[in-house]
Amino acid sequence: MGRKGSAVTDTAATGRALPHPERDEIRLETVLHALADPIRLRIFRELSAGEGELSCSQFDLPVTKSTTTHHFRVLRESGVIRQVYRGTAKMNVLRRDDLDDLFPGLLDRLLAATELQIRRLGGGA
Amino acid sequence: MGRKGSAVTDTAATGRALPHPERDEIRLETVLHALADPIRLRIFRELSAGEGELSCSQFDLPVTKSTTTHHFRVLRESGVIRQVYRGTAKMNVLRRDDLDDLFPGLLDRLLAATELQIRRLGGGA
DNA sequence: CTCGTAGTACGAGGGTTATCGTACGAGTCG
DNA sequence: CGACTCGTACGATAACCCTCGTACTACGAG
Repeated sequence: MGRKGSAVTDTAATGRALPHPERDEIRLETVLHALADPIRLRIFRELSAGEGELSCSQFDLPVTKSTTTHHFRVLRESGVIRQVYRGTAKMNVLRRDDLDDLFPGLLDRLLAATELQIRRLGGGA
Repeated sequence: MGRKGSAVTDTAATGRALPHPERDEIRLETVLHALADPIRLRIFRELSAGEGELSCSQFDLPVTKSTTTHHFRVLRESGVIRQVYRGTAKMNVLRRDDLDDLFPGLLDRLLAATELQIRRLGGGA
């Protein structure tokens, strides 16, 4: 789904374009599904902790490169993050504005919940 | 998993017992996964709208009885709802207290988000 | 141009999930 | 007891998802 990639995408830094859902296309179930995975939840958390954009390679995840690609794509296609190519790197940012508009306060509560849970269970599994 | 059902369960009205996770066993990823399904999200919403307990059969879901059983079990095992047998019926309630304690404010934001989304996309798919 | 780095595409394996149908168990009411 | 209702258990199917490895493309640096 989405090989050619036209529609409404980004063409920021370098040429390549990436398909993102429009704000109105974002669905709660899809967002919840995206965040229901430990690795993606971790990406979500680290992404919101760091101020600016983070490249995929800056995350130290316990999976291979291809799996990493997969998870970032799920997050992008669900509307949780926005991805832009910058040279050979791919930068990631949370779509805070869109998500806060669609689901007011949800992101903050979700973030707080992850923090509390880590404090509760430790950073491990 | 959990055929005999001992551990810490309920034995409220009628004899049969149902396995529930302890409060400290509830994990955010699991809760998110449970709510990432349209049918379960709908159950979640209707359950929080109605004040008291609701039996499984009071929900008008577009799936068969066995599938309904499946979804309620996922919700129960993730810690989102509490189920108790009352005669031949099985009553369901949200575990508001536990969830609010573990993930403060999350439920309310989630509920609000579902309402907003319905207003945005209509009650349909 | 050549090499190295960042990330993708594709395909496959293994596990989980959603759905159903049918057969069954537990209570309630007559 | 017998019939009815509510819900379960079991088995089957098809779809999906996470994971990986390998081969590949896109840029940037020397």
